[in-house]
Amino acid sequence: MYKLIKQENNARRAEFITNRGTVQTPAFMNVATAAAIKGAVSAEDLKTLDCQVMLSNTYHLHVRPGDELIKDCGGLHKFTTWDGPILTDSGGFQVFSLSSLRQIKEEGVTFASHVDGKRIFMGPEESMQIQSNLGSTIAMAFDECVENPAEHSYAKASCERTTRWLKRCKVKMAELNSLENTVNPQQMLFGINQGCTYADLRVAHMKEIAELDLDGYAIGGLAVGEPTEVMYDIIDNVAPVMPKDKIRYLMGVGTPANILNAVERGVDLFDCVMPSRNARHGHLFTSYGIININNKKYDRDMTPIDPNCDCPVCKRYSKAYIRHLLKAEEMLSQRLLVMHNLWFYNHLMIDIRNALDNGNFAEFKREKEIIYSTRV
RNA sequence: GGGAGAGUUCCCGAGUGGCCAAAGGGGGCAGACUGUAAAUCUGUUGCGCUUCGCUUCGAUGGUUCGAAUCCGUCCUCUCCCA
Repeated sequence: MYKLIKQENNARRAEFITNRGTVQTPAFMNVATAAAIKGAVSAEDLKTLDCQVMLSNTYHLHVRPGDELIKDCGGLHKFTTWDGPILTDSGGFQVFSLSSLRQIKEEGVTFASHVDGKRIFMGPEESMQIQSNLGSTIAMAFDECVENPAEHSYAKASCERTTRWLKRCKVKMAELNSLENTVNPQQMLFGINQGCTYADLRVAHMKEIAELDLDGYAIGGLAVGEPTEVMYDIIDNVAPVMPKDKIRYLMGVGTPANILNAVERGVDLFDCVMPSRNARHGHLFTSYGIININNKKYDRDMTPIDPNCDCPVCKRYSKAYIRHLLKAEEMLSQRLLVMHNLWFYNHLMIDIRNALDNGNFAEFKREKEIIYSTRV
């Protein structure tokens, strides 16, 4: 259930209520694709980092260790020990990211497993079955994330198929939720808007899926190579036709500036691998801009990554030490780096919510957008 | 003391007359990364006035139009014999 608390122009401050607790929005979900945050960050750590929602992946968990195994172990919550909301992505993104390893048909998609090459068939029903076995709080509809650029005719046909798939997802989920031994019988379903960079397709598709009365709506297929302005333009077009009383999720986005701009346009929920992946590569977000801790200039810098940061890493460790750990390929470097960046993202969202609560989001956005994007 | 082999750029290591400032790794430096096939990938790594010039393959002296590459001497290291 979505409860709007306050609105500033199109930006929304709300609560999203799940059977695993209430999510304060705008929120950023922390990505744990294979049921783990890469960089040796535990479910326990996520609490410390003020993470609200963990995100895992249907395709990856189906391949390894297997969704039935996870069901036998009591579901993803028991398995990982994370007791907050979990959103599972449907495998739709892997239709895009594993494009060289798959074939799309009306029934679904055949993948060659990236682990052992084994053929894997996944359609709407399979994706729902897997997500039901995982017992996530929120399941995503099985969609096709179309690559950019794509022909209008292809994008249109793909959109129409994604809608047909969505209807099948809804039917299957209702069936699964009503079964006796379902891990989470109150599993929610979010639909996903597609249409590549074509505003007409985006708007038409969004209107179509809005009628299905789902638990939430996502904008997918963005930040896959198109210019940032194009992404903002699509959100400008789509957000007005999204249900006002449902949570809005912009999938896979993005940079701090992307998030500020999307919140301004009415988006509530985000996820992105950027804070964790970039952290592992030494690219850090701070209150004064972006730094690369690999840089030689930090080799004797005994100050924290960000003196204004209250994260457990900045409270204790220096840039010089963390740089050494990274250069020496010590695992501890990944853990410290990822923890800092996730803290930054989760606290960016807290700051955004505070700004919305105080009615000064526009000012906050204007001030931070540039700083957070600047390399120093 | 006798015999065999080896010394290449920051390191390891390829190169046995011109296409060699010298393959490939590593290390260094820098960049990329947006629903994670990512502890990954890319660029760069002798100097300079950079479509060209200079210095460099243990040292030194030769051979040659031309040498990291062939020859002499020396130095250092490794292995075998005594």
